[in-house]
Amino acid sequence: MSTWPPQPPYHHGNLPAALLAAAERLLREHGPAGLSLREVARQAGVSHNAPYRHFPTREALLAALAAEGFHRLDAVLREAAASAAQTGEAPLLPLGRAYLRFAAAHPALYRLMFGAGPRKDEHPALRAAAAPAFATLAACTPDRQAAIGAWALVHGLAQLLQDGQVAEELVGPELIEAVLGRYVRGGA
Amino acid sequence: MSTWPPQPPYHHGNLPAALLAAAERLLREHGPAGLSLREVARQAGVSHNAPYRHFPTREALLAALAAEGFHRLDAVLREAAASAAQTGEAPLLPLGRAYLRFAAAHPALYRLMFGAGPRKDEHPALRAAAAPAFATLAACTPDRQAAIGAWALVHGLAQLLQDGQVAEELVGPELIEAVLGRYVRGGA
DNA sequence: GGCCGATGTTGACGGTGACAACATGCAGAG
DNA sequence: CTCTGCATGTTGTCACCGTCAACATCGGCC
Repeated sequence: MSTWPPQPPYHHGNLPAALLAAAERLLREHGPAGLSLREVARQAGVSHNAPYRHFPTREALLAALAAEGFHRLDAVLREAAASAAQTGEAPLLPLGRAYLRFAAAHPALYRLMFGAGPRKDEHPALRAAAAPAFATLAACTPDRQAAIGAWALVHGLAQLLQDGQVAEELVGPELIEAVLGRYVRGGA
Repeated sequence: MSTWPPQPPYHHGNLPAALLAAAERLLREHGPAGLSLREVARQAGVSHNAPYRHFPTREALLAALAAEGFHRLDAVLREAAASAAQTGEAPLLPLGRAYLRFAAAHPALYRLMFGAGPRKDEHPALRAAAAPAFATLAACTPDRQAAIGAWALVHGLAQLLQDGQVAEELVGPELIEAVLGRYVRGGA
């Protein structure tokens, strides 16, 4: 994860990145069921089995993709926090908004990061990749407990919205404001 | 879903129920990856195509299993609400406890109900199956918005706990009490 | 008693993840 | 400059899976 796409390899030119890009596109366009290792290889213009030189298994590819998602999420959260710090606004609500915007913008990737696919206990790197995002959120809360609650709240909200479980209700920003605000108010 | 295991069929004796039971056992013991339609049929003692007489596709079987999970969750929530009503306690916290207990007791099934597997928009019966559980929870909140928030909170908490994302922290009941209490406090 | 539809079986096909053996080409040692 | 080693990519193969089609079996209804 440090210099994660290593220096361009010999034959293809950064095949891992190409594989991850193809995988993300397939995930976005055809859902997780349409994401086969062979199709990923096909889209990347290499033969099946080429991916095995970079990812020991299909799950590992998915785990790497999910880890990339966590990095992006962290970047989004950091940006929101910085933007809130400039305007002097309380950062928790903007962070929640940014979190939900990310989940809504990349639903398939979000579902891969949580829930579906690679089990975190079999891919410890994935769990580690999620830590920075949590730390960014925790930096905006008084204590760790409040951070856990805030994360749980926005995460649960994101999932309920994605599942269409509350779709007919007011899914607009008011809902987010009200629910997050209620939580923030309780901590004051 | 009304009389959902229909009258015992001819040859086997309630094959659908046997299939669902086998599927749940496989899901619990070998994870969602080890849940193949053929293995389910094998465990149920029928040939590999027998399930197709009752479920049009593998996803449909999973959706039915998830729906059964929602029914069980609703039963658990109802019981908790009734128990709280007897003692005169405010019902929201007991409900949250019961919800998290359910998620912890059946992690694989819970992950199937949300997140993984059958997409709710392709199996509307699954979304419908989730409604009663939500209604049970909503009956313990002042308005629909508060219900959505409470559900999101416990749901997110359940997922974070399952992912081991906050495992090293205080995962005991205190965390649940504090986080849920904060939310309840904010709504007062 | 005999038909008919629901239920279960056998067989087949394309696709997939994974393994093994083989080919290719850069990179550094001599 | 050449040769050798190793990372990278390929071809071939295997078992398994989901699904479709054709066939067999059994109970209820006329």
